[in-house]
Amino acid sequence: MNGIMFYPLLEEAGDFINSSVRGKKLIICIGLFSVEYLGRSSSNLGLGERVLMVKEDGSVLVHRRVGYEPVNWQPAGCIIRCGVRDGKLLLLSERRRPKEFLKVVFDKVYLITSTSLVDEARFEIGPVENEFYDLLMAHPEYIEEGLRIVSRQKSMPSGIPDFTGKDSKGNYVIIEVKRSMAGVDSVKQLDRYMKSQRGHFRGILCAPSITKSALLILKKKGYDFRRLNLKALSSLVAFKPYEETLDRHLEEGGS
Amino acid sequence: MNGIMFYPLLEEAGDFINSSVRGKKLIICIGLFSVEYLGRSSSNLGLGERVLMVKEDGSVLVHRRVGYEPVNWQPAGCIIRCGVRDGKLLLLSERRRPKEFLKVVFDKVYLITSTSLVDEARFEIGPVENEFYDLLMAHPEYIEEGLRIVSRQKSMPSGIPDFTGKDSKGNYVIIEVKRSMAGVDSVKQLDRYMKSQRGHFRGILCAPSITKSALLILKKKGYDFRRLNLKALSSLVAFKPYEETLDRHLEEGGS
DNA sequence: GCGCTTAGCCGCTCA
DNA sequence: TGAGCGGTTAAGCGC
Repeated sequence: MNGIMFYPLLEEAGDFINSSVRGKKLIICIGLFSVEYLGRSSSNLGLGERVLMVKEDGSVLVHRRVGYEPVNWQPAGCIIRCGVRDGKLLLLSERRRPKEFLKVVFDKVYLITSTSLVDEARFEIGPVENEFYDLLMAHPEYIEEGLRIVSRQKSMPSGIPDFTGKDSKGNYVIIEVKRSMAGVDSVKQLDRYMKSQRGHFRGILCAPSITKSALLILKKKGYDFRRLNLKALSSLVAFKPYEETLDRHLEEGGS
Repeated sequence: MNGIMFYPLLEEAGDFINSSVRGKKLIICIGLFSVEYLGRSSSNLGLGERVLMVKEDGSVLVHRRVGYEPVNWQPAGCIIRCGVRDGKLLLLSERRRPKEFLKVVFDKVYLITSTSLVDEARFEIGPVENEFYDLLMAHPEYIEEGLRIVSRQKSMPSGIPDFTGKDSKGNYVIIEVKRSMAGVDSVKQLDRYMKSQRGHFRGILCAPSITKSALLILKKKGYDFRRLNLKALSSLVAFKPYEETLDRHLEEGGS
């Protein structure tokens, strides 16, 4: 049921949670509780005041006073069981694969609320991976003049390189693209692809920047680095009107 | 201020948020709003009912009906500004480095609450102290194949190493175990034990990881480092108690 | 501050 | 179902 309770008895809170879970509601609960986790790892969090969130898909979040990340959690798809035992309110969340358990033991519930959220909006995310590769696919000159893309995301025994192509001199090339600074593992990734090839190939690592150590290894292995101009690339996509809105509001400020 | 409001006017909600931010409270708000993000990437989420959480460290989370992950967020350290503009309640979160903005635009606020959570508990990850040593005692192969534990020092008073044992070649070994990354002083500790011994002993430092400088000294002194797989160790913890609790609960309890 | 490594990473895609 | 891989990864640590 949609609703809210303040300082409920633990039995009341338990009933509330169970009917909310059955009713596919989002539950938010502020209380005094401890948390145990057992699964791929294990953890123990003693008594303290925190926020518990349980969603209709079975995901569970335990948030402490600070920090972006939940201290304990369970991803979507878990089975929630709840009830009073030995004078404490117990909430158990079981994940099937991998087998994992989260146990929340309430001493006190200060506030508990459940709601049905109506939210049909589509989440639009800006120049994402795919869009980004579309651009490079359409404009290989941003990687190297005269380059022609032959394949994209082609599966190889050693993984999946972003592109294969042919350069202006007719050499076959393998291209690994990073949207942010390339590190040592980017080079390793490229190297894996290269090693699994027979015949002459050029290797190109393409990113806005590269760490010193990565560049060192790259050079030693005889591969090339191509600096990617993200700004120039973005200018190829349509301007996002909401950036304007945000800027305007930031200028005018709030308080 | 600690408190809660139902269906407040946007102005009231704005004031509430501002004083809560100043008072270092955790804010939870359920409402009808849209979200824009601009920074390393950009995103747009149209109008819908969601949960907003703002923590005292400036972290911001926007949660939709489903999913473990927040649809939008801002990590700790952001500056929160809030106020009414053009009949909407705006909440802006600004991150300095990298420069990122999150804008929440409320059409309606259904519920808003702020609390000061008292939570001093320490978060223990991995097997708890005793369990941890029990596990290693029972599974010395996690330290080294063929190792046999001879003695164990449970409590911490120094002067006595965590374990002594005999390796597969019949060498006596002194083992210093750390539950977290080993540092220079871990090596020093092992070294003290070693120096207090007469006769031939091998020294093993056993930890999930080790700092470079510590490894350097360790090698120079001729001791060995053994990487501890905490994850694998955790999985050795008996699942029985949990499953029992869960089963018992399912049979007798809640719903 | 930057660069590197890890994470109960999560979640997506595709063989 | 598993492997590979991106992410507004975040967060921690060494340098």
